[in-house]
Amino acid sequence: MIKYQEIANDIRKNILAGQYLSGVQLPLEKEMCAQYNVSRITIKKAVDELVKLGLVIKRRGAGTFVKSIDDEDAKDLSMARQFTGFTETNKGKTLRTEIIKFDVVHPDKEIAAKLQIATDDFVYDIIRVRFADGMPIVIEYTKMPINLIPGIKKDVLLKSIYFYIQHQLKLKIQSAHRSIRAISPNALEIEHLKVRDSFPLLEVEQIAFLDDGRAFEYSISHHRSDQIVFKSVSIRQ
Amino acid sequence: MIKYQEIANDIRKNILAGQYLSGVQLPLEKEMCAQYNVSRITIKKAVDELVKLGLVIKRRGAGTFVKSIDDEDAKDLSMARQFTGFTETNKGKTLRTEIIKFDVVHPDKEIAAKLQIATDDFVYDIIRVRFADGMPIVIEYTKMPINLIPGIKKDVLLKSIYFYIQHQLKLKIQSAHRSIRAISPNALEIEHLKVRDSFPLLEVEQIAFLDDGRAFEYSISHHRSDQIVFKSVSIRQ
DNA sequence: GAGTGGTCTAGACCACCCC
DNA sequence: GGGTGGTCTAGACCACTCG
Repeated sequence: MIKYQEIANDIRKNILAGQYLSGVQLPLEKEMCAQYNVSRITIKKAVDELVKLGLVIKRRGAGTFVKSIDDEDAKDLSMARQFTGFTETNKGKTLRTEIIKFDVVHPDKEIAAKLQIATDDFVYDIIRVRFADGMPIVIEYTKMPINLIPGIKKDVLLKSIYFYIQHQLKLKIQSAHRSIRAISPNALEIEHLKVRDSFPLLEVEQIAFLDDGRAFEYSISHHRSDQIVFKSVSIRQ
Repeated sequence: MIKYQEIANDIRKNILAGQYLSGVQLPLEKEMCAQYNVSRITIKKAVDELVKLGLVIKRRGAGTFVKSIDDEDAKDLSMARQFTGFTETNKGKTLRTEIIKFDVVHPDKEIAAKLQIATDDFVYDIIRVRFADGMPIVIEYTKMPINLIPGIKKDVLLKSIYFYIQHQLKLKIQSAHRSIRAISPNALEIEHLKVRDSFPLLEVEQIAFLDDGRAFEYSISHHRSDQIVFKSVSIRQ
């Protein structure tokens, strides 16, 4: 449908298929214009997608080149889906969710600030443990304003809140701001994640936003460190 | 110099100065065209920078809106420099580096693959502990091909390898691919980072690239978890 | 239906790299 | 000096939101 995405996909496939090897120069923008029969800006936008993905680099005055990366890394990059919840990232596995807590409370000052709501508004206060193939993977502490996300019940929590938000409420999720740290488990986590007190966890603190710019979720997830890797590509401006 | 960056900066400052409050609609693209006397594509590119930063959202058919974020988060986002080494991120502190190991070796198969070199090429094999204000912050295990980065000596390691690469060798760093995990310290780290064996560390595994697409560094950094937070903004496509 | 941002065009000039 | 990608223009049509 959208030309630049189709072209980006096409080039990406060619790279992954080994059409262009590591370090090799891609066709010039002008040549690709002719090849795909589009304007240069469209080609630029397509190739810029691949730069963001980390597959190629561009040098003014020289050309566009495939990065010198490992096949394994290349696949990683290509599948990189920066934005998915537990349900999506563990597709194909048998998932189970245990609800530890499910209340409605007033947010404390800090959380109210992060969600940009008042301390006398109400938020869900949820704690869940998520299992994949019978193994505990992560414990999630979630706070959501009930005004923005009404109607959550236990059956929603047992499946996927994100699915409910997008398909039942028909809301669109736009972005997430994350902070990542390493921490030690507390007593609750030692019990539910079945780890020892010396077992490190990866903490992901997240504020998630709807496409109208409102924050709809503040969550902290503590992941078993043997079950999660966080990947990122950063490009110098 | 570059118009869209200047405009992006100007709008960013206005948002941070409280000119536009959380949730408020920005002027229309058409209006900004008139205001800055540029074409619409230039305005689009400027505002897209702010979308990437996480400060605003755009909705086709509706307009552009400031995200509902905390002042503190806003500042974080605005300073977000995805790409810096130890020296940059700890500016203003008193830095010290201890060299634990500095050899030249053949890379093993896995590292050769990640750097896209042969196992009979040579790489520096470096281990360093970095201190800020007298406190150990991170231990870095670095491998670099000597062909790409020639002439490293102890005085370079004691300061900043990145500074040497950019200012002495006049090479440009383009990007880094990172994987982040939580781990436990090993004996070496317990000693040098002055932590107990139950103290969690944040591992950052990184492959860094020059602007010609060649990988010039494979490194693993183990950070004291009380001294590092990794931040990220992800936008749904 | 009026108005928004998203995509795309055809063309121009510029900064930069490399020969 | 010849050719690269980077920026920018003026204009067009489209998909979408909202009253």
